[in-house]
Amino acid sequence: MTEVARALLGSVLLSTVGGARAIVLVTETEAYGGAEDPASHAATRSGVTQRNRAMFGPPGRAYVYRSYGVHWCLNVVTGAEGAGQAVLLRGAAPLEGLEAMRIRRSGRSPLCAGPGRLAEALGVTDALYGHPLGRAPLVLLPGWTVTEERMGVSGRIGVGVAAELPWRFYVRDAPGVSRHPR
DNA sequence: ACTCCGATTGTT
DNA sequence: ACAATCGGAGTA
Repeated sequence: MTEVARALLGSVLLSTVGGARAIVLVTETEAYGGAEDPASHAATRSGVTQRNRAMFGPPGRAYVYRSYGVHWCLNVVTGAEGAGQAVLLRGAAPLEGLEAMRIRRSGRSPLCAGPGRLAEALGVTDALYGHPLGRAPLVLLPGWTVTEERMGVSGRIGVGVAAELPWRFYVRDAPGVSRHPR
């Protein structure tokens, strides 16, 4: 379950949303389970809903949700169809297209540290809900392998339940990590 | 129909 | 510390 969240560290995300080109290196991820994970949007309450239906779809697609009614956040669906598992992309290091990202972020910094900031920098909105991440305008590519040595692990951030599960992963000493564990 | 509240961020 | 801002989920 957390294998994909680990493997996604070091991967490359290419956005050509709106014609602007931006490339980032994923440095922070967080795993969310299906019905059995109380912190997940796929937690068994009402099963599949309008919001979480992409989580139960085929893997490799985008699950985008509105956070606090204000920000968009981007997940990669990781489980088999019907499993409801996804990995939240929480932070990244800007590689290319810095200017496009600065414009989308209205000059604020950091550019990509934090799920809301990352999505905003890449131009991700609900228009990309369910988008297959194998093709434009949002492509996820294999990048670098992050060794255990360089990988940090902590509990999940911001969740009210099951926060103690060590399902957050990040690259030590890398830019784009939203917040370090105490 | 009405309430509560969150996988966050930016400002006070 | 607190506001912004809105849809999902529970209750009625």
